[in-house]
Amino acid sequence: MTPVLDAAPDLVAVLEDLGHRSTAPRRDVARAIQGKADSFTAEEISDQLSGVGRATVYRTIKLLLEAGVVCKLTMPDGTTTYALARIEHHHHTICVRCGQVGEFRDATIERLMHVLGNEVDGEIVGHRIELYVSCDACRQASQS
Amino acid sequence: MTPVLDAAPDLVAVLEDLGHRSTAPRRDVARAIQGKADSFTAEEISDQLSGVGRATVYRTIKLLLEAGVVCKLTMPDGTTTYALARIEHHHHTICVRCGQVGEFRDATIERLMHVLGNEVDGEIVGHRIELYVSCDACRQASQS
DNA sequence: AGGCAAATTGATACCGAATCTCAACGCAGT
DNA sequence: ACTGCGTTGAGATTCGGTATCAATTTGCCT
Repeated sequence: MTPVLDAAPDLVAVLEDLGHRSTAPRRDVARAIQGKADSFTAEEISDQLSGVGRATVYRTIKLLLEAGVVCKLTMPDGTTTYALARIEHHHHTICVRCGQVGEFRDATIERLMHVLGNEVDGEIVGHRIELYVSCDACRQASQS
Repeated sequence: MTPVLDAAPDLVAVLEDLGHRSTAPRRDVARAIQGKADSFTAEEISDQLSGVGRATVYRTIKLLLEAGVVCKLTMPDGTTTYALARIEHHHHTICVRCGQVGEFRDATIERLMHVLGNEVDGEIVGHRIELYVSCDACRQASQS
């Protein structure tokens, strides 16, 4: 549960460090994402940045995904959202009411994978784990 | 790991028991799915049943999902597949090479959820867990 | 500074998966 | 059989995302 990084990295810098050109649309998208506390959709970013084309938004998000600083999440209904990755090798909790995203890094899960590795047919090559929660704020808000 | 049900239920009967009409297209889809040993896509069923409309295939699958006898899976690339549910309260292993689906029911996961419940913000209301594997058959086949 | 190749952009077309529409059809209870 | 309503299926539509491609911008080089 100990965060590896407390603050999100500078997304603009991340892209530059990867050798990508620093363009105005790219910086706009990066900064917009950086301002997101919780999960967001590509469309949301696109709407917010009317001056930037849809394709560029998707392209930039893809770059950030490859850089590992943004994560792709799947909501219970199957829709895709994204979130800033603040810590490494983590999993997410997603509030199904407000979309608030929490991250946790839990060695138990890594151990679990090892245990399961002996029980299943074949070799585990990857996993997808997402926890859907009703966050404290939402639960308090609905107690009226 | 102990299977709760060894054989898949009769899908046609399941639909009837839920009060849905027993129609020829519906029975065709149900039987086609019943014949699937591993994961399958909606399109695959639709192609296989040229006499049945796409919409009906999707509609019938949705009914079977609601009945809990078919599960919706997400492959690593995000594509959706389905699989017969042979045991209850289970998770899947999906071979990323051949699509073979394994089911396992593991109390460890239930326990893990309880443990995590104390660590995360809010109350866990659901989870998504999928294990991607390279199954024994595929690994042997590629050892040449 | 000026120029140039390569990377990037964005309007638009396109894509695959899934859902909606709606007139025609067929199942089931009387 | 009759009839009501659940069901069907062709096609249109939506949705999220990607490909195309000419026009633009960037980084680098001199």
